[in-house]
Amino acid sequence: MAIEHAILVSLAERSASGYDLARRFDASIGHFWKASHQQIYKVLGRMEGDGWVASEVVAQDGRPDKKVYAITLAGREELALWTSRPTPAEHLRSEFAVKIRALPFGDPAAIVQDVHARRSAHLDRLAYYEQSAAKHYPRPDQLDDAEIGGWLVLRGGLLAEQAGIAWCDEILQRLTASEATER
Amino acid sequence: MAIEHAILVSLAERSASGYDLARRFDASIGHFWKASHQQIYKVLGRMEGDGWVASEVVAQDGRPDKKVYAITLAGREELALWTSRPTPAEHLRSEFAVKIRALPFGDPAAIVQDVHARRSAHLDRLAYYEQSAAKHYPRPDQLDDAEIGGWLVLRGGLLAEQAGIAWCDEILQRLTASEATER
DNA sequence: CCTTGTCATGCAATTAGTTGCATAGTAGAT
DNA sequence: ATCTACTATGCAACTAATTGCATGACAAGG
Repeated sequence: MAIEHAILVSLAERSASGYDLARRFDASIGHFWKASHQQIYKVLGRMEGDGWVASEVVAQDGRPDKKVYAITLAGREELALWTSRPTPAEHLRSEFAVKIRALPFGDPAAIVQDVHARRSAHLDRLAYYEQSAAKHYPRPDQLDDAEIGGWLVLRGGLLAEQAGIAWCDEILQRLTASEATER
Repeated sequence: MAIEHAILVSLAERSASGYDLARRFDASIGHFWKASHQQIYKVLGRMEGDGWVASEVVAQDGRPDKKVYAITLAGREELALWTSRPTPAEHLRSEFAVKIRALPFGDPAAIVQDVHARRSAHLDRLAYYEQSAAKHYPRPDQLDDAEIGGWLVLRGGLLAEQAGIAWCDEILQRLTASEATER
């Protein structure tokens, strides 16, 4: 019970087709909640049955028809109700952390490579967030109510990426230090 | 294909029953990979079929028998092989972030409460990590190879919790500031 | 002309994970 | 006496999510 709410938020911000949503879940919202297009289409169907969203087929020229979904009043009510319920504790699921813990039983050189790859992925996302912040929120000290949520989520992403980079640096420092000693 | 590896790491560190593993997945390893006992028992059965682990029934007095699992040679090989494969990009799934983004469509007071709750959960885990670090790694500048993985994962947890607290503080600052203005 | 990429929607099969239930003995508290 | 909590293992039913496949039109590059 959560992808529904991510979709509701996205549709509350702006109506969209399943395809549009899939792209949003590849980018902005997708940095905090991933979903494949198959999953989105399936859940949209269920949500329409529940009356949370309504669809309208829109013909396009030079492109296939699309089904544009909009949030309904019932959908908005559900969304508000959801925000009023406490968020259940979320549990990380970090394969990377498990792999770091597996250091004594594995291939240190390969793991170091992995850390480098992860570090550069963090850097990429950090750059993306910074660009996104500069573009969409040029005046963070003067945000209106509609913008505050998006801004704060971006800030969270930024802080998380910075922490991730710091962790990678610490790992690399440890691992390359011991490597140097071994020689 | 990942809970298997978390179990393999845990068993490589020390043999254990399903029950023991479930408790580990409630604490140490569980901070980075959660698993219920039902799932653990199911996966252990499959892993035994694959020859990655072997079990032995141990009778106890005053307590039910237990099935102690140990990692096999094949299991160690699989574990090493896994560390040599690159880790697929992991995607967060933060219901909390979605809820923050839902701020303009929801109940701000309830969300503020949620942020407070999350902040104190972060503080609790931070305290746990700090205690754990002091207890198990009193000399972080003199770690041997077997300890390095556990230490680095703890460090990652610490950094993540600190970043989480900083985020909560930023959110609360924003939200309580706007609340003050409204009056 | 042919390939690759984008737009657009979806089904089917499988795997992963959650929820609920069942059993059974011991220990400690009320 | 009774209730709660801990140790210990597991099945069954369900829901969520992934993987693989299918279709079809248009646009751009080689």
